[in-house]
Amino acid sequence: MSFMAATILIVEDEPAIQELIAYNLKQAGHQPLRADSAEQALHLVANALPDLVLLDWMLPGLSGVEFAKRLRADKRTRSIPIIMLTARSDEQDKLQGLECGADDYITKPFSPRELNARIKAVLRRRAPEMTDDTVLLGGLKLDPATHRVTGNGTPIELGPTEFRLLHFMMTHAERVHSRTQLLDQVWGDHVFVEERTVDVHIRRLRKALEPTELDGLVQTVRGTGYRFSPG
Amino acid sequence: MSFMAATILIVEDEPAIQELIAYNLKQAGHQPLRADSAEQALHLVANALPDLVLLDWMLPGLSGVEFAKRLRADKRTRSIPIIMLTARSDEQDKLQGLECGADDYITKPFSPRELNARIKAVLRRRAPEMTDDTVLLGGLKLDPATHRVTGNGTPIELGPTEFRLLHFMMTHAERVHSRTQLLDQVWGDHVFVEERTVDVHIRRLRKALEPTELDGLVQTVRGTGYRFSPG
DNA sequence: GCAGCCTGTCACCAGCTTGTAACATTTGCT
DNA sequence: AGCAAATGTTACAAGCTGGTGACAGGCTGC
Repeated sequence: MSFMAATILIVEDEPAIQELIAYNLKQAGHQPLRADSAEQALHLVANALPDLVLLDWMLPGLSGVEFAKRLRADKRTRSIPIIMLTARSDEQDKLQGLECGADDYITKPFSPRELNARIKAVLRRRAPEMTDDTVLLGGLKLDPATHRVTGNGTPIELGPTEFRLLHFMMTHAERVHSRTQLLDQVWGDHVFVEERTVDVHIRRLRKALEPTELDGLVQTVRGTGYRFSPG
Repeated sequence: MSFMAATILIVEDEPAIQELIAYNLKQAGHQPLRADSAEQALHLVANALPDLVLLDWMLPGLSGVEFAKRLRADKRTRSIPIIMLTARSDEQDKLQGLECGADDYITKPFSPRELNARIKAVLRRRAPEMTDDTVLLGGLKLDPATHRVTGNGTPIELGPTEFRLLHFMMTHAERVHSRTQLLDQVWGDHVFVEERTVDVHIRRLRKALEPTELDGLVQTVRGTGYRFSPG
């Protein structure tokens, strides 16, 4: 599997631990960002979105939970994965952590290996299509960074929705997605949209791919949903 | 992300936790149903059978144990897998839970990952056809995630019903299923359909398998029903 | 403010699925 | 062999699903 370099924000007031984690992340090929407090972390986040946040539970000033809640409250930061660092396996802590939407927990002390494993798992689970990696599949090339698509070298014009739809389907190829799943993943979770709307966008996507003869990649699975298959 | 979509009933009086679980289930591709109380849950179950029940131990009114017992008492709901959510890892609770037939436990608080893992495990144990695991048997390969079937490598086209029928029979091979059982399991329990209809779909399934010489896997047990047997 | 694109919905159509009934064949038994 | 029950097979009408074009409202950039 391909290597995954991520920008990871560490929010931890204990310098020694912060240093330790940062060192390990660097070793693992990630780019660590450090913050001593939730307040500082908020500043950093305002500047640039990290791919993941390692968040200490016990923080001076604004608490970890409070910080997590703020991240979840803002649309821009809502989808950033959060891993909580809890000092003891305090049941109460975990409960509150869950409620504020953390993706995982690590109980201190933890081994570097455990940390890496969880980071990897969370990143992979969270959103393969969130990365800016160019996707190359079945003659199609989609580049999230430049927002450009080419089929067999020919440029393809796509609307925003079709772009996201294609991106998701390419990063989750070969799998059948129900209309509901596509709405959740491509449109967003709390959107109320007619299911058949998916059909229309599939149609628009296919139409855009037609000139390159690549429209066959988007397949209908009757009674179930749609599938992207380079086969 | 596990993809075989299962309808999962959450019985939990605490709104925050209910919301949290529902969110996670959706993320995992399941369809959450919510109930605040055992009474409400009973209503929902009367309407449509869920594939699995997440049941809080502590409920106002009718308790979780009581609810579980009722499910187990009714023939129609007896086989629904139940996962108990217990607040503390109280041995006494676990014991009682075992007695009323829960399939697994999760002690709050729990991570989303743990929840998903257990759900998958329980589904695999109780209802293998609900998971998205690829089934490989007797030269046939059926992949629920991609919705593809091949016989000795050759692609096979199946209608939705035949697909489900084959999936169920492959995940419950070597056992004879009466027409009634097949109707319940493959068609759904509140459906009124002529028994002989099963015959027709068996026929359609066999016909689809014929080109690969694999139609012999679907066997008739006269006077009883049908069986899938790679033997 | 205006023109032009995006989007979400609808209506309509073609084709596929499905449940049933009718008819054919097989099986088991006497 | 002859009979009755069970299963196989075929045909078909009704219903459902997905494809498609049109359209109105909203948003954006000018």
